[in-house]
Amino acid sequence: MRHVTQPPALDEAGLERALERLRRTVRQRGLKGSSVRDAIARAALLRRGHFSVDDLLKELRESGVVDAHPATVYRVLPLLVEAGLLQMTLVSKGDGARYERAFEREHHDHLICTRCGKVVEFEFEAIEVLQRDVAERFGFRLTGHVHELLGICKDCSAAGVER
Amino acid sequence: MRHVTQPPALDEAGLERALERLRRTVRQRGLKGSSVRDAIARAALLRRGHFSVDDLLKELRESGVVDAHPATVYRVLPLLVEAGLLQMTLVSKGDGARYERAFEREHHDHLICTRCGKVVEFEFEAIEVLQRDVAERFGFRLTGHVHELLGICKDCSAAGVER
DNA sequence: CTTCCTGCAAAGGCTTTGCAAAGCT
DNA sequence: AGCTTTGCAAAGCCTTTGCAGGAAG
Repeated sequence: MRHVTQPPALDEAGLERALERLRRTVRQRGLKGSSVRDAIARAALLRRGHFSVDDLLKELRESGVVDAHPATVYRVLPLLVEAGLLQMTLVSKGDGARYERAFEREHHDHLICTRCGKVVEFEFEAIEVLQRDVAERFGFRLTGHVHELLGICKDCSAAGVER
Repeated sequence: MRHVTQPPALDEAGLERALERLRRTVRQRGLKGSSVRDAIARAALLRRGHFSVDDLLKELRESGVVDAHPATVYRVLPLLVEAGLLQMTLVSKGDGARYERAFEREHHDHLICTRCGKVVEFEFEAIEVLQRDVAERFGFRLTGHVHELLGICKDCSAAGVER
């Protein structure tokens, strides 16, 4: 089991590899290139950590690169996921989709403090192995998983008298 | 690892125990009793399998027991979760909350076919142990988890040529 | 020139909230 | 009596969709 730390931001070369991968997906699906889509991809890929659609919209607006419309971002994000650039995350929070970079980033799951919102990322191969065992046992080809551990962190336990 | 099968519906005695537990929670929180709430709890507890808020509303309406208003159901369900009668489930589906009975039902996680929607419930103590290890390692007191395995079931693999 | 992409506005679906009347204790 | 619960309607949020003009291949 390992604590997974925030990876460094994707460098220029990594960004280029990511966009190349996006171009491949776009080609495969018979779509067309677009500078707005690329700009959204860039902004999303440069993000460190988790972000909501709104975070991304704000950033795009404030950075002045493009003032992408929400509808456009909502249309682009699923494609970035399909291309393997992003993945949805923190699903258990509910309110609103959150994403994080998946490209050139190691797989990990999340441990979340439901009191203060702190998120610890960890990687535990032993669990992954058992997940594959489950899928195999029931004749499924495993394509993904949602695995979020919910609890109360040490700080909140110390602080909170309630409960 | 075990395949967890649909449990039998809660019998009358079980229902009574569940409602007693609800009354306790209600008392502890300084709330008041309510027949509408009890009727909602009854309907939810008698459900076999997963259900959406809308499923429950329809059932309440059609059964003629009470024609509970959606807002009321939305207010009552979190209380039933807090009381340990229900739990949220199939979070990864996104669109709309789903629940299932948790009271007098063994813990289990879900393996979901993203093509046909089939859901297999399984219990795997080894995974639970590892989850506890993760929480301990990071100083969290574990209170719950979301664990859903996503894949393609055997039938869909056989049927589908695409991807 | 055909097809896709974008912005815009509107609609959609689920859920929450403010309020007044009704229900508990 | 004093507080909670309920139904109702309205609003809130996030997200999707239809359309027309612009961009890409």
